[in-house]
Amino acid sequence: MHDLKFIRDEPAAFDQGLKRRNIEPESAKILRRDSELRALQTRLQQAQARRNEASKLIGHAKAKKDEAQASALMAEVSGLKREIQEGEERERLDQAVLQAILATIPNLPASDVPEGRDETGNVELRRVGQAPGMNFSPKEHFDLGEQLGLMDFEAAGRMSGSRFVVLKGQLARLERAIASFMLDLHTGTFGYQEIAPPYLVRDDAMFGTGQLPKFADDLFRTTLAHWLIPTSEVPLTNLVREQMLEEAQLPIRVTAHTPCFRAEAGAAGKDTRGMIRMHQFSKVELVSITTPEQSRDEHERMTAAAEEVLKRLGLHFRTMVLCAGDMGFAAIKTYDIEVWLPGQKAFREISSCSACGDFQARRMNARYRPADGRPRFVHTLNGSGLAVGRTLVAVLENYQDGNGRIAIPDALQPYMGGATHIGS
RNA sequence: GGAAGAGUGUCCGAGUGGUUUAAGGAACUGGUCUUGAAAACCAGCGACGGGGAAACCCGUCCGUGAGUUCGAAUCUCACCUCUUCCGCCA
Repeated sequence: MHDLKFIRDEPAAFDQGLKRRNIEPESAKILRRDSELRALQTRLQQAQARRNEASKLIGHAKAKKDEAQASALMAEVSGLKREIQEGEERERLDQAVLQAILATIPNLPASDVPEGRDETGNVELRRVGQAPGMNFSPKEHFDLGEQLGLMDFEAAGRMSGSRFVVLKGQLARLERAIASFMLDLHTGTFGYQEIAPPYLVRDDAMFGTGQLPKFADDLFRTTLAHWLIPTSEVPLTNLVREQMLEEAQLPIRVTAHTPCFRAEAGAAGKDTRGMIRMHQFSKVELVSITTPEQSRDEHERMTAAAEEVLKRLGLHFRTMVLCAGDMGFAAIKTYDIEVWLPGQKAFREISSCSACGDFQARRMNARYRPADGRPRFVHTLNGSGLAVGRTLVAVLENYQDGNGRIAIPDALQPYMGGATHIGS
């Protein structure tokens, strides 16, 4: 949610930011509604002030038994009543319309975000590690998993349809191992607090992080009108909704391993084979709540925490900064981490770390009290640390030995009961 | 799912139709005192919005929304959330 004051003060900068996101200018329309609304508010408030004053005088007149004075005032206030009621109703209406417009406008890109209309404009920042040398033709993860007899898309299809998978045996355990390893790293090394949050949330929570009102089609909804979380960014970030935090509490760093549910509307035909794009997948999420001054450094720190997972797993990756046209709704700046998949012969996104400024905090009304001064909105950041399913895919493809076996990375062996390989 | 109770500012909490301008306390900030700290005392201190160069003025907000009234934290209705009890249940 944008700050109206900013749009008033910097309409050109606002529209310029939207333009970088391929969106038409909005400031003129917004400011026209805003000034109409404020003019209405001023008129309404003058009427209210007079009503309040007269009502008080009625009380005094009655106390003095001056009935003539009292009834004269009552007649006056009675006349104001209609005007005030109509004014209040219009104010509510206009306010709601303005809020609805603001609610669908995405955040503005930071000044150091590169220009670009789509993913072709993203810029590679660094590459770490190297692709494993293989003297055989690497297979894709679904072939490996199915050959092991431990990855079953057919069984999942029979009970749930497409874009679901059943993992079995050592692959089911590998998913659990990857998640545990990630959580232990983030809680142990990077100081995140582990959270076990709800997977079902209300409208307000989805609005807070920006999934609603625009992206309802991407979400699953229960018959009781809860939404299934598409990422634990939603419950983790909403942990501070409607809260007044103390500055000394910040930064707050939380992490959770949860399933994520996505309708994948509009993704027909993309990544239809394998585990890359599922209706249900597992992810370890990182969320930080910071002061405005802390958020830039925190963004780098969070991205480094996500990268550390890949380093410890010995996986080759590159880190991209997304261009303005390719960023998500709430982000002011996003780093994507892409892991090398030898079977696909491509880098694929495995983490996305976004700084959101105070955009989500406004929607959630999450504030903090500076040591000295008036309340301010917090800054929020979220990042995958990492997508567990895609990490499993990466392990399979990078650690295949050409004979159908998968080596288990050293860092995961303790979580696999000491096993060094999957398959015989 | 059923019944009863509750929801007031950063927190606790008083307040059943008109000087409530939301009492009082805590926390916090500044000061006095003190070798220093604590305690005590004094002073300041809600959020959001509108107007104004500023001092300051005005409005809204007592879970949310709608109503009654000249006037609502206070009365009415609906909804939400929490607590307790009952039911069901891993």
